[in-house]
Amino acid sequence: MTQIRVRFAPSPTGSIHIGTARTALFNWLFARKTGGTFVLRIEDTDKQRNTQAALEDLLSNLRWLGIDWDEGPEVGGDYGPYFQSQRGEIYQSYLQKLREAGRAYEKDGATYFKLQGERYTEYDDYQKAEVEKVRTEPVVIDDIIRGQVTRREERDFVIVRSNGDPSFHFVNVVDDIAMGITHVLRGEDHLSNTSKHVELYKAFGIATPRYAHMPMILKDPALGKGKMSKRDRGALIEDYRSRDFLPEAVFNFIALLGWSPKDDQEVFSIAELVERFDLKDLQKAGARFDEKKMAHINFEHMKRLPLDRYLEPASSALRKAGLVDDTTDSSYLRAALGICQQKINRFEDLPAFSAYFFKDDYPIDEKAQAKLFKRADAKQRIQEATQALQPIADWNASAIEAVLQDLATQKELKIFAYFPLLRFAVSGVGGGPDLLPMLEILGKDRVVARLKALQDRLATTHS
RNA sequence: GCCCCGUUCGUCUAGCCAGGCCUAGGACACAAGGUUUUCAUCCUUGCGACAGGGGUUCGAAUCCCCUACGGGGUGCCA
Repeated sequence: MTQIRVRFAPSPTGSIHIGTARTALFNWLFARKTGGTFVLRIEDTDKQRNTQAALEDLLSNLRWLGIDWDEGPEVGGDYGPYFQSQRGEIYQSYLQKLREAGRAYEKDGATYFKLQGERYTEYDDYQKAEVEKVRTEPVVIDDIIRGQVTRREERDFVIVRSNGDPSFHFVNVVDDIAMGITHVLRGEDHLSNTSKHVELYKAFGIATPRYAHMPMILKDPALGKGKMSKRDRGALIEDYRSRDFLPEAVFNFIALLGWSPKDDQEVFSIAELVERFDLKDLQKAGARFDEKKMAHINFEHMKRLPLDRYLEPASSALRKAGLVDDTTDSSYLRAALGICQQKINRFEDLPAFSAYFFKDDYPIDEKAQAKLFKRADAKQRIQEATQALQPIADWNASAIEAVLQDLATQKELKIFAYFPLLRFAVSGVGGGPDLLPMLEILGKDRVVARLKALQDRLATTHS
């Protein structure tokens, strides 16, 4: 068995798309699973659209996702250069081989690849013209996902444009040959054109790689038809990155689009994915992207994170919202986030969920306020609670609970008569983390001050 | 137009290759309850699909054919 070599060959234009990322990810997974080599090759032939900044974005987003490469930009390798713009001589020498074999010819300033077979002309309804066609032998594409796909090419095609640039089909095959690529895993949009590639391999007298054409990621039908494009919501990897999604969750979710482990497990670490991955388990049909499921997978990863690792993306989100900075007490931050971790399912929602831990002018939920203000005993209960809590010397959850319990017993009430009021007083909302630890972490000073502030507001409302 | 690929709950999917174990399983979403405080956690329950038609067979989601629908290709784009 020869060493497996796969490649990911993006063009570094703008941002990295979820479909592009998935191609990278499946190639990477396959290489890591089989002990093969993952090559990164940059298709930068379109000089105007390819900038250095775009390339750096691409590399950094790949790394963020957890994808590294064995050969390619910044790491080198024995099959370089890894930029198509630097491989002109290689393309020339392969073109020469084709010419010598009589398989290439010039026409209208461009170079065409010559198919073999009987020639005839026919009106082509798509071209709206008489065109020359060739009765070729059908070509069989041996596809790991789809089985044997038979197709025939019937028209000679351009391999070098009249401006001198070699075409995609040509450079793609030449590079794959020159780089010893054994398996080509790519999107289904390339399947029909694969017959061109097979014809090229035949002309060079070289065996084709194994192919695997993966299903497309389709857009939400509400947004239109067809495959997902860069403009669709949720389509860009850097979007998840800037919203503090966990890279391993994004990786996990994308892997689930078109692939399944065949049992009921859905949440995987990257190492588990490498372990479980098999090309044969790829789905044939297109998959539709679902943002809610993405969020769910993300939450599952968030919950499993040890607090130390949770802290970093969580503080990043809070920092962006201006709630914390370098002066924030780290043990306070840690404690506050510790009781939020299991409750909140997106880092981008964390600032709104936990603002009251970090500033005093947190927003007030009108509905929760209206509900509590309707209670006739609200003012009295708040007063009682404030008086009871104020003298506590050793401020902690169980002390608070004991005091409130005593108070409730004394007033012949349940302790929960005080809970919603206290929660609202200190946080401005009706929901959140468990109340007692929350009070402990906020500290006596904040709690008492906020209770008094609420009393004042109640006084004005009720008078 | 022609060619290629596909079609299981609203969505991601298991099952299909090796037909019976499928009154089709899981997850997301949604709905209703519950967790003696909480619209954001958690638990329980519910809702919900083999695209349609023929055929083969004792028996078909599974095999074959047709139709419909979806996707892709058909470019001196990649």
